[in-house]
Amino acid sequence: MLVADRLSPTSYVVLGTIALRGPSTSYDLKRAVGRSIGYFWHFPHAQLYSEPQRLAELGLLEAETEPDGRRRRTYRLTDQGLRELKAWLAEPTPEHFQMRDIAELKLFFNEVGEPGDVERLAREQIAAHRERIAVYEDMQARYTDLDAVAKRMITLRLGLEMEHAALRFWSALLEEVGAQAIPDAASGS
Amino acid sequence: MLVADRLSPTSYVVLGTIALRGPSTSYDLKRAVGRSIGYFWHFPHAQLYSEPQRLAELGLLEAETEPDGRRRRTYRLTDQGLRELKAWLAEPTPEHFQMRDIAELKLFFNEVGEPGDVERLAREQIAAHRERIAVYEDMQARYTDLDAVAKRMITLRLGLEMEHAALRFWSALLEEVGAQAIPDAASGS
DNA sequence: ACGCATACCATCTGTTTCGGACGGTATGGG
DNA sequence: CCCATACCGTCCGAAACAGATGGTATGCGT
Repeated sequence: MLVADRLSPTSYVVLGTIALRGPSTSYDLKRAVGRSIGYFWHFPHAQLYSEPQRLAELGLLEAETEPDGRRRRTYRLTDQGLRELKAWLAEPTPEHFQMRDIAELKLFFNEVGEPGDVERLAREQIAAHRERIAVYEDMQARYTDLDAVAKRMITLRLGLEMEHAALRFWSALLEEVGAQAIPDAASGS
Repeated sequence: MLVADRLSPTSYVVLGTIALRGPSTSYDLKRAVGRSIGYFWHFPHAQLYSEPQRLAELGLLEAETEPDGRRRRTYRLTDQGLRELKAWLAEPTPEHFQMRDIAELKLFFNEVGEPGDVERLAREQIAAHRERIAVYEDMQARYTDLDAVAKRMITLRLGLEMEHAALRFWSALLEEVGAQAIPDAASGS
């Protein structure tokens, strides 16, 4: 069986993050992921401790353990690890993205609820998306100048597009259900 | 402990679908979900067999088993089930939506790959999103006239907004990496 | 210099979700 | 009436998940 068959998206997050950052401990990964990928691909930190071990067993990472004290393990990419990562980057991506949006679920079932529910939902969503947009714009402002990370910022634009799309939708919906929109605090974005 | 604490999004998908469709078997749910919610909230059919049983134990559904043959169970909403569903619809929605997009992941790690990778990725994504947009528009065309389901079609608009946002992003990216966009085969559909 | 409080860091555990295999049941054509 | 085929429901091993737990460093007061 090919090694690649045993790899999940989680695996590539680990491989990729180490490729970008250099040798890292699980805790390093946890923080790095929390600041970047975590925004668009949720996952629990516990996997950042177990997954590198698996990858080390498969020969894609190389572990070095502190001899004493906390006995942290630092992982670095092996040649094979880099090869697998590059192969993945080069191969087709057949899956469509998946969304998990509780709000969308509630909207779908809105017939069952009370008339005011949708309006409340829309207002909440508008606020939430504005907030997230502000976060992204802030990140963008702070990091796009730094050459080292500029390339990684591209995904932020996708995130922003998505957020704006959602914001547009909920704003339009709010107007339809009969209220005027909240004044746009985040305009000009 | 409140019943609501034991309910997951999956639970509400089941409750909600039964509320909209009336009494249903697991297989009914499976098909109904596959045609609707499945597009924006993935989940495996096995849960549509186990989850209703749990909900029946909690008193939110009522099961009736065919006495012979396939012994299918038909579930119907109890008063309490309807109450829980409505309560959920009325309560705030604190979680932000989650995305899982392999393409976005690959894009984030693009520095590690070859120059051509991003272009290939973009082309694929453009094709995939156009295809999905066509599916949604087709559904919209077929169902918005039917009063019975018109209200449920609202979520389609959100789906379309998202798809268009993604399409815009990948198209812009493709131009930036130096190729002209593919002629728009799906326009006007 | 020592002990203690606090913040870091790593791992473990029980539970849910997941995807797919498997096996039973109906149906209609020969 | 039998068999092929399409339905339908359940089960299972593997992975993902959330959060608790416990060990390790750091620095502060004394």
